Amino acid sequence: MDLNERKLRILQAIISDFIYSAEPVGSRTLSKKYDMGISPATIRNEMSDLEEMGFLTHPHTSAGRVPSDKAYRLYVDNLMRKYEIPEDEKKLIADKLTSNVIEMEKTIQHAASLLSELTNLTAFAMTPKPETDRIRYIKLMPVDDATVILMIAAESGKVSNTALKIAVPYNEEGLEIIAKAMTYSYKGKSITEALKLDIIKTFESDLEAMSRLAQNIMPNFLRTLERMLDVNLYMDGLTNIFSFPEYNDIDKAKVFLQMLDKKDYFRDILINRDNGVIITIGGENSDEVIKDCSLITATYHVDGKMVGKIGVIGPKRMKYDEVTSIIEYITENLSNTFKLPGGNEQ
Amino acid sequence: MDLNERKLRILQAIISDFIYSAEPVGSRTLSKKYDMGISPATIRNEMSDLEEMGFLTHPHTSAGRVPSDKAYRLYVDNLMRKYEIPEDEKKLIADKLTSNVIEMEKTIQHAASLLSELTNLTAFAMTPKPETDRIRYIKLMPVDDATVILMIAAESGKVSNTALKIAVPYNEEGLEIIAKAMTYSYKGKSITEALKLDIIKTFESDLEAMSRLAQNIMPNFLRTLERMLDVNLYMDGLTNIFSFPEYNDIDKAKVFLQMLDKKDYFRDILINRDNGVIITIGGENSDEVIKDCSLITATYHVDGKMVGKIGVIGPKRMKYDEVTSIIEYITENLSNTFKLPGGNEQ
DNA sequence: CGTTAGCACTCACCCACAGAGAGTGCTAAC
DNA sequence: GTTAGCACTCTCTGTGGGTGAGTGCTAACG
Repeated sequence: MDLNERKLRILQAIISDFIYSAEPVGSRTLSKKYDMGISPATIRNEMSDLEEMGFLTHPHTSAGRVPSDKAYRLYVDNLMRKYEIPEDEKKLIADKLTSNVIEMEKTIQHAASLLSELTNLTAFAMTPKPETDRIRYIKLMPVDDATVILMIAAESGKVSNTALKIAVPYNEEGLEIIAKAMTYSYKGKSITEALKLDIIKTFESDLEAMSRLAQNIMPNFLRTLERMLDVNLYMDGLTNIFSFPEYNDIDKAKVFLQMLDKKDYFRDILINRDNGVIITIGGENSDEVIKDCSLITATYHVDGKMVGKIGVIGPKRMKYDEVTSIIEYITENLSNTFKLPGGNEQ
Repeated sequence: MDLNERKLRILQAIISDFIYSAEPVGSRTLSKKYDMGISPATIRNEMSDLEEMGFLTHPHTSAGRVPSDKAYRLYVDNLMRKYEIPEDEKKLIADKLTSNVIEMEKTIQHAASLLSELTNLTAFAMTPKPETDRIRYIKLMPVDDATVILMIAAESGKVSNTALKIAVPYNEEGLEIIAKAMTYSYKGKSITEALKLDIIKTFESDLEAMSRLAQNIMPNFLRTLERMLDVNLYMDGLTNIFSFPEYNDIDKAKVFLQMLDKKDYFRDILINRDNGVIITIGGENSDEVIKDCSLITATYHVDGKMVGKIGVIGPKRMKYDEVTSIIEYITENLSNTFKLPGGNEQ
């Protein structure tokens, strides 16, 4: 049995119909609504074949057909047509993502919010894994008698700072010397390298006079540095899930929301995905809890290197064509925005 | 008709029972379970009185009684006994909130997470309104040919920074001069004052040679400054609502979650609440959407001045005694943690 | 006169059942 | 190969009786 032209047309019609209606689709509906020039009975025969081939399933004997994961996969890989994003949406995206060129975190949050708004799904965005980022310099600035701000700047422009409480007396010159020494030691090192370096010892002896002050600073330095490795995860449109009838079941909604509520868990799922636009449908997801969902992620670039992710999660029955187009468009815009030499902020 | 001893005892029993069971409580159950030495019939008479006085309601003719908002209010104000927090929970709170003395944002997030975990409700925490905070200094630090980091430090230790793209050539000295000039102009001003000041003009003429550079920096400065006024809102335990049977109704759960999803809306509700421990029950809330919920908020202090909020939201039927004790204990710990002269972080 | 037992009444909830509607699978005719 | 027809299946909806928890009233009790 092969997947001939007619079978494909029928399958496509079933998928499209189901994506919009969420109802199992029957042969009569199909023949009437899609005007394919063949009778319901013929369609039934073809459907039966398609079911045997694993593209359709049957919730129960006398219900219509529902596409299987395999069918969605075929649809996404071959049947789906390119969706043209309306000009006004394109404009909206471009506007929102370029207005504030360099505020990376804010821009990424905006991207997630936009994505959720345009697709009516739950969207998320993750800041880049900053593994390749390098330290540019370290500053120590006094606030008052007991408080000093430690600031670490990376080449990408990312900055991390902490206010420290210092238990010993100090003056501005002392801080400056330490900061310079630290910058000298760490400059150009990647963050992960820097975390491994054990230069505290040598450092302390080099600056005998300051050693007590330095002792106060170093542990905090490492912690602040560690925080630069943090990957932030933003979510938007969590409650969009309620607009899908398949989530009218309270238990399903609960499981879905609880899964997203455990941010660490979800972050891990995202981190482990490949780069580029990746669509995983239902059971293709390795994680049991999202086997009823489809997950679409795409990667954007910062300065051509560091890679962050953005995407949506929702029911398997989603408008794959529309959603992938929008995600692609948004990641393009993000990558452009974050291209360092570009961006002509006034 | 007055609220005699016996009526109070019955009311208290009804409230306690309903808080635990979520079921309307009837006269027979009450007389059996609480062993009050009077018959169901007598209890019925008293209940009828209590209903007339507005403390109880009737979902339908033949159901048990349910406490009204007025009853909860009476309970909270007079009947409720002090709840003793178990030592292990106290220890947990103290540990989690003092480990990392100065990272305010992180500590506040931890507080919300703890609160949600201990109460099994949806918890939130808001960073302080920084209105009274004052600018300490402004720094400009070069990253590369086109990027400069603008950093504004406030007296509280709060820091805001942005990476700027600069369209004109510059050198480190130029940046330093501008930063010094800016610091001179803004130092000691509150953030809101600073935002109102229109010193760009004078500033530009003062530094004729640098004016183009300054022009690049000032708009960003104002934006970065504005961001210092941002109040961050953290939430935790969003899906705890599902553990309450009254939210098994999908529509109720939906309304609840959608309300919290609109963070700006919820933040406004919180900002407008008074300081101290405030309990608002059901209809006492001015906002229609939360008239089925109770909201408990408390304020913590930073450096004795700036005031942030933390609290929980959940069904009217909540363990007010337990929850208020825990919130109070957490705010005490937070305030201690944020007391500037204290905290002996190594 | 407050308290209690008894009793009729009221609902919500559960369950079983019938009928409608949508859809299938099979068969036989075109 | 395609189609019409038909019996069959299964979900969904609405209905009606039974059950149980609870009330409100009345009359009796101490």
